[in-house]
Amino acid sequence: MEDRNTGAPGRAQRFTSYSHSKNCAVESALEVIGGKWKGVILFHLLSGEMRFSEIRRAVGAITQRTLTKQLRELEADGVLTRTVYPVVPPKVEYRLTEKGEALTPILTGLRAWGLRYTLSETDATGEEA
Amino acid sequence: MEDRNTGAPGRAQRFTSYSHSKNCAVESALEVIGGKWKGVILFHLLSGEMRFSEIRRAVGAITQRTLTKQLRELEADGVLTRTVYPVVPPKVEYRLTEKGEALTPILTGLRAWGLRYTLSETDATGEEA
DNA sequence: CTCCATGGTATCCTCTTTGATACTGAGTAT
DNA sequence: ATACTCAGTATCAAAGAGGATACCATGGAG
Repeated sequence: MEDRNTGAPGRAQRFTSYSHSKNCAVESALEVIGGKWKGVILFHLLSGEMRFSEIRRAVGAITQRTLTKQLRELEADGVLTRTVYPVVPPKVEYRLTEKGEALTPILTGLRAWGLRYTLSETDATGEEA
Repeated sequence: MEDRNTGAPGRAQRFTSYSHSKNCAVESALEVIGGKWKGVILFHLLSGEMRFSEIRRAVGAITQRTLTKQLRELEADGVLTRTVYPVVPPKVEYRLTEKGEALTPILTGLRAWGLRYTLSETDATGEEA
């Protein structure tokens, strides 16, 4: 649109200093499980160990590259382990660590909340028109 | 480096059928709270309503544009309400809806998990199994 | 009069994430 | 010999999230 050039470029920009609160625990937790497929992957792994192709089938429309990446990140975050069996064809199993299993109430809570509030928009509290 | 050489790649096929819809609840819930700042914003709002600049100061280094965007998305998802008071200077208050308050256990669980497992790296993955 | 605070918009831009597609390698089935 | 399997890699491209910066309207303070 129009580029307003009213002059007066000497406007002093204010610089506000922000205090960094310690509630970043929520943020750092979300960084671990916040990937597009990570929640679903972890949820499936709650039932027990799975191999790569099982996870792939379970999750649905995810590419190999993306699944590999998400799994490696989850591994790097210490929520699951990756075990390679040197056989042919390759076999790689993924299973939750204790850190990952500690997410159980969160994942089931997330699922319950999602079922109740985002998948069935029927009841809730009528907050949606 | 786990180099397990059991030599027996037996297929432990414990999953026979996957139901796509029920797992997506986790995903759709994560879509609501999965933004970079959304978890922190919601967590702060658990304590009660806040105005724009309060949230901004609380979450730290977030730009106005980003905060506005995240808040509008949260509003669109029905987890918070936005109330504009026609005064000068402007006053806008944000507060959780019932849907948003239903996230309380998830957010506190996320925070507890984050505190225990991601902020204090006390060798949570050192399982010996 | 000018400056300031609040709660935004409007552009532009970068960085990350995700996807599509093709390819690999060793043993096994045909 | 060839195809097939699994669990990846390697590139390339598209999309989008988030950030930097500038601008706006209003009324009160000085």
